[in-house]
Amino acid sequence: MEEKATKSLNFIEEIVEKDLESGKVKSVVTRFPPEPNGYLHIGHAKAICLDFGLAEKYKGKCNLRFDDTNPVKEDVEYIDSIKEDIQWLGFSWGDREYYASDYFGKLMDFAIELIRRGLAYVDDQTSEEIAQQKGTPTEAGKESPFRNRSVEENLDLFQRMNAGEFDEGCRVLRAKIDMTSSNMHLRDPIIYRIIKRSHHRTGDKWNVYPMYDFAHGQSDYFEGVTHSCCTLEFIPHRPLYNWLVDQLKEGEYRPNQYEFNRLNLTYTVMSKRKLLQLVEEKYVDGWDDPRMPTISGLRRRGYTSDSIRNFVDTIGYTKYLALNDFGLLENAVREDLNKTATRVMGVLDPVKLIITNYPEGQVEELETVNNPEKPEEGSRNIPFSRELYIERNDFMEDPPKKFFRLGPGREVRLKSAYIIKCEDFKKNEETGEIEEIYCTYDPETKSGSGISRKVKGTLHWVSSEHAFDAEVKLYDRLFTDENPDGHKDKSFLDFLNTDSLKILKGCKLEPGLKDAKPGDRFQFTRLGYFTVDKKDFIQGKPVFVRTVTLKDSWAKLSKKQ
RNA sequence: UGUCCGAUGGUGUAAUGGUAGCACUUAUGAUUUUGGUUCAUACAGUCAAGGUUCGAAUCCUUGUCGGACAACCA
Repeated sequence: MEEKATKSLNFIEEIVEKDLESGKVKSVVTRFPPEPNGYLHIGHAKAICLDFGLAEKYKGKCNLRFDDTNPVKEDVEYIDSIKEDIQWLGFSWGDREYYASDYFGKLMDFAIELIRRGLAYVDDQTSEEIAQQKGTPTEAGKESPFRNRSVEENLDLFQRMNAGEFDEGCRVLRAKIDMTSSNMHLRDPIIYRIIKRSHHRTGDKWNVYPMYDFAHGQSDYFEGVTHSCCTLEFIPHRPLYNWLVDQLKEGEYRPNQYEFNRLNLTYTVMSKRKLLQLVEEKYVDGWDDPRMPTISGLRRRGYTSDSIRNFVDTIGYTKYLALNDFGLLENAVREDLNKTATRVMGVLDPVKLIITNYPEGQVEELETVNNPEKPEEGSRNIPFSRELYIERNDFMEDPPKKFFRLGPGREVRLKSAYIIKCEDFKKNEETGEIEEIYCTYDPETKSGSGISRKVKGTLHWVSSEHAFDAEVKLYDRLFTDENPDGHKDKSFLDFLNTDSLKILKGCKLEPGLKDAKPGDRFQFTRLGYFTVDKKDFIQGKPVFVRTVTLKDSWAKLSKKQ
């Protein structure tokens, strides 16, 4: 029997296993808590894989909980996209779709209880005054003049805040903790503020809304969450999280917060605010633009959910900052698509090639393998004729030694067809453009005939009469800098790649591709992986999006020279 | 001049006091009707200095460097 190499655990899995073994928790409950104020990006995918993955691995549960405590920023339109993305990644929250707003009543009760215990007070100051008293990371804060109001007055004021008697910004409810704490979050944090805005779920029921810190840990507690995972920047919030849970909890049970490093990728930005800016200022074509690092963008680009999950799996979870190479993600999708994508032929930059000794009007159906990695997927026929298209850069008038393609007097194989020899070509003397290439073919060397000889190169091609014209979109990275966010004096927008989308028209594709459907994925032989764009799809007129190129050692070689 | 978190090849991660390993990248070669895939080989790392120990990437001390924290955002 073969022993399976056990993959080492990440530090959170270790904690979970320890807690399970010691009996500290009976079963794992996690939660994924998106704020419905934007689309999910691949950084969220990392969190989703952890939260849902933990539940899956240890046979626990993961709740989906929308963190909807701020009606100013949030919108229902985002809720559907978030759910779609999680499902597409292959995870399920069952019937546990929750909202922080489900707990507004309980949170209000808890706030009132804190006031009664003298642990919360209403502050009448402006946000500027409060900010000033807050101190700085190196200087202690000062106590608010309203800090020691009577319980009765606090109760009355808070109730009137919620009744709508005061304008936004006039008063807040603060927890009474410690203005001299070295942790800024413990300096009497604001826990409720007045917002007179309709909430997508609770309508106009409330005039006050809890802050994140006052909602998150308590929601975890209400749901019986055991392991509450978030990113590193919440480390300083943990003492507040614990303080609040301590005030709230009745028995032994408590949720615990653990922090892991967020995902950063080279050549992109990952903050929702910046992604929103790219969308609103129309630098991209929407949240699902194939250049965006959003889940919907990657999906439209042709990424598979498996490739994203594999990628997340390889980058891991640690406690220190990382900037992951975008190439790693590309590698993950190549690895997946190499196994699954049907090989087809398409010529993106066509030049006509005429086989002078091939009978005019003759058409042959040639057999070609669908996927050499999966022989069980069989083969199909493609038409071959006297006039073909090949890729313009597969011909050179005066090729260097290491160019294994077509040039005067040179022989190459046409994939799944014949060996051809270049006899002549026609060049436009004014523009220098090659207009036609003339070849002869060797009928003996038909693919599969068993008769062949060594030729250096194999080219892809399509029959000109049978090809259909299509539009192909080539996307490149959105930014020219590895870390567009990492410059003090410059905005990430200064590094926008102005050449990140090329639209090719009149590409010549093999006839079967005419029926391709949105979401179909192919490998265009020798070029890369392509998918059919979902957006504005018209039956019979598919537009192809390049997911990623194939690795290209020739491009590397020729660049070096 | 605060508090907290962290530091392992170019990048991302393992090793939980006992042989520093893996993936990607890079380089070279083999196979190949995709300059793809696959396979083989090579390059390359424990932030620094002390200490504890038979033995330290791991524990302790000090330093260095990086990051987070001063929204009525999450």
